[in-house]
Amino acid sequence: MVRVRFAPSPTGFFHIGSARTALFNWLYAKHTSGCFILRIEDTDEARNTQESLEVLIKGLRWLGLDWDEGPEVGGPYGPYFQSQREALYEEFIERLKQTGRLYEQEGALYFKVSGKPQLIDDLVRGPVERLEEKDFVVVRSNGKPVFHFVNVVDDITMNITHVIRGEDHLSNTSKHLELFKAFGATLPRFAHIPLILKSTGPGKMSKRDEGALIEEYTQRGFLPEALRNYLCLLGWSPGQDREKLPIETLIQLFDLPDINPNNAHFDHKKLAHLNGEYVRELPLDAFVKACKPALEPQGLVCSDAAYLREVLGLAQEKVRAIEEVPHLVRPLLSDDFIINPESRELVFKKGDPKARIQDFLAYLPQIQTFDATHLEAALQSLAQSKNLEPSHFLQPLRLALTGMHMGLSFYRLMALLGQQKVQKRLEKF
RNA sequence: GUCCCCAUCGUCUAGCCUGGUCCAGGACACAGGAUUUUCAUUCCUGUAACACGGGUUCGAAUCCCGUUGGGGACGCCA
Repeated sequence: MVRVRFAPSPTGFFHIGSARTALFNWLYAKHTSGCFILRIEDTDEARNTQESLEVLIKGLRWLGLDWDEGPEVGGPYGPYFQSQREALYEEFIERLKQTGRLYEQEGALYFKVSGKPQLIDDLVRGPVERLEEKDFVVVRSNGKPVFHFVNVVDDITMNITHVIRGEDHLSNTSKHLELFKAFGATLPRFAHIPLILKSTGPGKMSKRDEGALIEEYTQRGFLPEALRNYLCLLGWSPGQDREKLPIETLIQLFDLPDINPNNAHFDHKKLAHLNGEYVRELPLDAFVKACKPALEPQGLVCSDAAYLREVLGLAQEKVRAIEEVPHLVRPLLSDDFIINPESRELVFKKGDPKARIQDFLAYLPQIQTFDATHLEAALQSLAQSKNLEPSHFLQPLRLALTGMHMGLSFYRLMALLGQQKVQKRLEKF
């Protein structure tokens, strides 16, 4: 039975790299029908708050990474907070004392290293040998055990079979191996996954980089399926030129040895593209639901659900992100929109927009049915009668009706707006 | 500085383990074109890579060594 864990420490934010580590652990657990454990490493009392924990839990839930054991769900190997496992750590310190590998210096307990090179049989990188040269602290002078120690004790007592974590821990692993062996514990398999590097510039992605935090994607209305799918592609490939796949397929295909050992730069554009694909193929009702949190803070509400549905249906074909929707549909949900100065300049640069709008207003009574098909035909014949192209009318009308020089499918937009509003806005322009 | 990891188009990657089918495939981005009488979407086309140097071999992107470059770790943080 495969048992993997994601062991974040609550810091107040959820880093994209941590999310990817969680995802790979989760994928592997699902792939092997194993157990995915969430363990909270909250020994750094200063940073640990309830809010910090919430950020983590919300982020994981949002990404759909449910855990089999851990906070809120419990499990037979609990507690799942390191802050609640102190008795256990004391017990293991005693065991270590008995091996004679512990000594005190300046109030801290040091662990005496073996002096032998430690062989990490890494599932991603193959065999890696590293010698831990210096004895290291396991219990601080204030009595608190350090990360390396508690991490290993928890992995032993939780029966973790595979440790899947970032490559930044690879050099720590020799310490961990020494500890595992000192306890006579069965070694877990290790899989050190590549790091996510900044899109531009040197180094790994830090919390200050754009797109580094899961919270940002939640707020901006990214679809979790899209982000999750993108993250799968960073350091791993489903092969056969496939990229966008349902999560069930991803789970089936995923395996540790197939993880690419080299670091990957984060590519915002590729994520945006993938998100666009997911957005556009969302069932309309789901799209409407996804849009509402973006619409409402901007005062864009609509009591007519059927109308809203049609409006958003128009928008869905156009956008690659939910965050683009409010601006696009504003003129259809509210009379309170501004004429974009740049669009105005662009439209006024060619032809005589005001005259075209007057032409159209004069023609308006002749349009019997105010729907997309008839409007298109109407514009055609109007243009013909004036010896002009329909495009001469299109942009001025769009500008007057929406304030933009581009946007939603025009005739359908006009039909949705209705004759009255169209007339009013054109007269006012 | 010491130790560890990594190295295919600008970016993510397939191929590497089990050398020949690869003058290296896909995707994003970029450029051009078609469609949409506008923009977006969609479709087509194009530009573009095996870091370098040595081996091994009849043959190397694939195996070995070195160089260079990138990344990470070196805390009484996690």
